[in-house]
Amino acid sequence: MTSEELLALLAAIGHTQRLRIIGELARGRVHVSELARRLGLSRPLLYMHLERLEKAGLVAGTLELSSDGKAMKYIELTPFEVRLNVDTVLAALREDEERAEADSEA
Amino acid sequence: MTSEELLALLAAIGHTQRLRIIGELARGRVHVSELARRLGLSRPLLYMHLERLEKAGLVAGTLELSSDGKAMKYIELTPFEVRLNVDTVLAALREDEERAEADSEA
DNA sequence: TCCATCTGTCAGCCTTTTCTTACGGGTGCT
DNA sequence: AGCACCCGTAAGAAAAGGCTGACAGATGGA
Repeated sequence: MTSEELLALLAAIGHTQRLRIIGELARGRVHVSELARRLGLSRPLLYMHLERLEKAGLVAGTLELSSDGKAMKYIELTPFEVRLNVDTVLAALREDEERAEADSEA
Repeated sequence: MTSEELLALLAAIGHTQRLRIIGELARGRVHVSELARRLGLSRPLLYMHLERLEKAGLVAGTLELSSDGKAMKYIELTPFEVRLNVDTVLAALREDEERAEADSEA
């Protein structure tokens, strides 16, 4: 895990609304509009947060057609597990250097 | 751990410069000016980041007098270990609710 | 046709965070 | 006195992030 990936993860989780989103999604998959209603968020705002969560790999969305023919985007939580300590940070920084070296060789 | 505390921790770690600060401090305690030089940061900027890290409890500073009588502020890393997964998030959200109930009773 | 529901995006505002420049103070050595 | 080093803070610019409101397209049912 590079520091960039680690930062994306930390930034994704590190926000009140996104914490709430994760909390709600832990109860099961929901489609976007319903999720927005439950959390009291505007849909555009929710989209923004979901994009961030998706980029960090914490959440996945699938577009489905409901029985009455309407398009529904269902969001579900991706299991994640990161141990947050000094070693993790050092490992990320080290991996950055290794990538940099690999790039300069190429 | 409340969500507020969790967020403070995530925000504190979740920044490129602060990741580098942690990485450097992992090598041992350093005084502020020296740390700034090593990382190529301006001292005021470093102060800002250290303040954030300190509030989250990741770092501790002690003002000491060096042998030649100059004031030196040494910074050292505080060990930390947080497991970052869905359960941690749920636990934080749950603790928020418990606190809220406790407050409303009082 | 009109209404309710869903999807998605864009422009712009406001707040927070990050960063620089410029100060103030102190010590000891030449 | 002047210089090198240390401490600390304040003001303001710059950038990033969060949020709202308006819009466009699609479906199904009254």
